[in-house]
Amino acid sequence: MSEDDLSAATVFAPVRSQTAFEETVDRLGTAIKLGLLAPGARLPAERELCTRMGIARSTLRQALTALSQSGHVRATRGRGGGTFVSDPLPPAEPPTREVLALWRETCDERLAVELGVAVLAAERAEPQDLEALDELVAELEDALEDFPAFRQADIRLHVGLAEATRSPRLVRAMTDAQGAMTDLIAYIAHPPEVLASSNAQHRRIVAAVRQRDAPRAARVMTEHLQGTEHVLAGLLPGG
Amino acid sequence: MSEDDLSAATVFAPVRSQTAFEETVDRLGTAIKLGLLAPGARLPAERELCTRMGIARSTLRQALTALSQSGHVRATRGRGGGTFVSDPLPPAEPPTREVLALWRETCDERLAVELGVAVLAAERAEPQDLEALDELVAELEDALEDFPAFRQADIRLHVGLAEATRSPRLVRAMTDAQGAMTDLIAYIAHPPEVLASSNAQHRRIVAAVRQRDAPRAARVMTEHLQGTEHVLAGLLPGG
DNA sequence: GAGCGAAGGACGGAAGAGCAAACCTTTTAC
DNA sequence: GTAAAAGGTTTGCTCTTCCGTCCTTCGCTC
Repeated sequence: MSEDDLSAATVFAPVRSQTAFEETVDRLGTAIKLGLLAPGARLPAERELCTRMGIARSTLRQALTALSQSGHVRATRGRGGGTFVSDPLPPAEPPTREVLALWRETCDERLAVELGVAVLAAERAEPQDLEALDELVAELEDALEDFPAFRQADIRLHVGLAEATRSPRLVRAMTDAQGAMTDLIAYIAHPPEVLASSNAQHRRIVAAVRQRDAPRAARVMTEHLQGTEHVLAGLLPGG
Repeated sequence: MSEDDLSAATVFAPVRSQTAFEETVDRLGTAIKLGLLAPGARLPAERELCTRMGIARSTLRQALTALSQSGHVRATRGRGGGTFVSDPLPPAEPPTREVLALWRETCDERLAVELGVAVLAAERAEPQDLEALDELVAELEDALEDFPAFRQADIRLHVGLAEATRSPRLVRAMTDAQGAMTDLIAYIAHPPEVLASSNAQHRRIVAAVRQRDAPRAARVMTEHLQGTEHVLAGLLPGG
């Protein structure tokens, strides 16, 4: 039976134990690449940050050293110094073969997160959340000609929806999903017309959330994501 | 700004580095508790299993020893021996305080997974998937008076939906979510009427999947899950 | 009934990750 | 000019994991 095969394959699949070092690089690196930590922003002091993240300072420093060598942060010493997000950021790297091979699963996972977020945001969003989302839609409208800027605001919109659910795990899931998507779409051309229609969907999603219309939010979100997916399917192997 | 607070809190939140030993106990233990590995079933031989799971045999043995001491598996030596899932299984343990404190986030995560699965299953389910799901619905119908049996088949139905998406990551996400939910609902009384209405929703979900009606599958699934959630909200703190 | 082979069970050393607690160096605010 | 606040460095310990080897059990085959 194919059921047993897939179940067993999943249960007995390799255990990938990510080290604290790797997870830290990932977390901070993704936050920087997504713009959650803006260029020029200062990170908390090492002694504070390692406490917050529940790791030893030496482990944190390994991660910061790696991010420093890849050009994502730079550190200055002395009083008033600190670790700062680089400005400008280094250029993004092309996706690895492994990332490309799993792009469909990445999209599937994102679909789940975004749908759940859309439904729960529609149930729970407060007025101030909606205001923030409105602003982001407007900001996106002004960035149709500038893909990097558009993508930044796009991420903040999607993460903003996740924040409106008040569920930290969904915020984490959303940032992870967006990080994975960024790796995929960084190198794909996006003409202004596509971005305009994408933002029209944003507008409809926010409207549905405002009206507490969860099914509609979910439906529009599905369309929104399948737009991206169709573009990828045309460009990537296994599409 | 609450946005910055939640984003930063998420980015700088504690890094949880689960050891290979812990992850293995979790994986196998969850699979056993969910019935994915049926009582009496034989696990692959240690020398094979540690290869499949990408860990050292000594690490796997630590995990198996733990599961043996908790009564979930028992091992027999000699040719024709092996490690077997206990029959009957030990009684479930009551949820920890930590699990109870996070029950809402657990439900949120499950909602996301189940919604994504419902939508993708509606796009991708093949005839043999639908047959298997039909059988499970029938099986559930016969188990309305026996909650443990009902719950077992319920899990297999939801995991079966995930399998119909052909996305290993979603299968994993589903088993994790179901494992977390099982910890929550094991001790809650479920009268046959509730189970009957729950299974009526199953029927509607499978029907929507068969008709490739993703939005309807998502809508019914949302109702289905919110049933559970309302029950929990009435019984647990912070509801 | 002797022995082969497949299974679990046990031990010991090597390597690496992570932690903790110091101490050093640079810079600037006061 | 000095103290404080930051990054940078060093050292040693603990725990996890890995790898290889050997032991023990016991059913199947000859």
